[in-house]
Amino acid sequence: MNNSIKNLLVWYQKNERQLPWRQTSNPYYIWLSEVILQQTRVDQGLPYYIRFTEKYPDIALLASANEQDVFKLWQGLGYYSRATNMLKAAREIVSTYHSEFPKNMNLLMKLPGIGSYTAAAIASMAFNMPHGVVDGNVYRVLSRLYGIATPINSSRAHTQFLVLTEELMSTHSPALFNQAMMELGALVCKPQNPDCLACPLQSNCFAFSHKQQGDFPVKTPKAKQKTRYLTYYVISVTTNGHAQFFLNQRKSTGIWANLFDFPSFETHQPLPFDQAIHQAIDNGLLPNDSFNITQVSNEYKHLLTHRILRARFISIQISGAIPANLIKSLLLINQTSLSEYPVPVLVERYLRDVKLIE
DNA sequence: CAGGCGTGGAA
DNA sequence: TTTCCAAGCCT
Repeated sequence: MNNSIKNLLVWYQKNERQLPWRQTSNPYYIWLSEVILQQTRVDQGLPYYIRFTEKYPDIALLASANEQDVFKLWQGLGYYSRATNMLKAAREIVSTYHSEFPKNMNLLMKLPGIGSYTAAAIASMAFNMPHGVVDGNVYRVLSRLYGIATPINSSRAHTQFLVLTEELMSTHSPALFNQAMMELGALVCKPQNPDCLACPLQSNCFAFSHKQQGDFPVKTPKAKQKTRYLTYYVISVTTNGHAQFFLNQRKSTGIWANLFDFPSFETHQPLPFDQAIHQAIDNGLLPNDSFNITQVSNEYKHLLTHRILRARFISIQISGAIPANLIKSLLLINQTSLSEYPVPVLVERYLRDVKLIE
């Protein structure tokens, strides 16, 4: 097996993709890339990584950023708690650790948004400490290599695969070994149609010799997506030909935490138009009269990992007095400022369609 | 510890 | 169209 590992390392040095975070051992850049790449493909994350490093070239600059700027830069990447946690961690590192990442797994894992994977990635790639990274790639490579049937989304899997990883790592360079394992998973030992003929571990691989590549890794099925219906109220007031809109900042938990959108209701069943209007009035979103429905959008279907959202946007102009509730709980902003607010992709899509932005 | 949390690419 | 799922973390 040790020869196979050497094959793997040779394979990596020949086949690795040239990615900007591989040209450095600066823990700030390693960390940034790892957070961006959590559950995210390189192709999708790369432009974000470039923008972040350009705008915030070091951790002190990120720590001193305001939250909305960070969110705006993160917009479209998903899993928005990563942005919140990243900013918190940056500030903690600057204030508590004098802008230096702790060289210690336990301390790293205490930072928000840094779990066992990211901590090991920083420790190994930035400091070359012998900690194994166990991500989706490693699960896939090792489960096939050894025919391990432990469901990888079970709690004991992480411990089991971590032990194995660190045994295989042995005295090899942790940075090199970890990245080689992940790169092999990304380029060769892919989820579908693995390229086993190009694999440096082929001669030792259980799944290859038993033609069971498709049977590993084992994972227990996830709950099915649930459909939810979203009714948005795009409420505007126009004074002297100058349009303003009411924006809602979402709560700090749940979907799209801290992002901005329009006031809305989420229901388990489609909300008929009449009911949608009545509910809005009952909840103080609209006055009893003196408003005009100017448009009802087509349904937008927005897919999340765990949900199917069917959204409709109702455009409403208020002509009379503005309900006190709106002023109190929402932001009234100029149309020209809409593009400054970080919004979910669904809302961005709508805003472009109706030409409220760009 | 099961479930919540985004988005977009590939087959 | 549907399904899977990508360098996970938090509660």
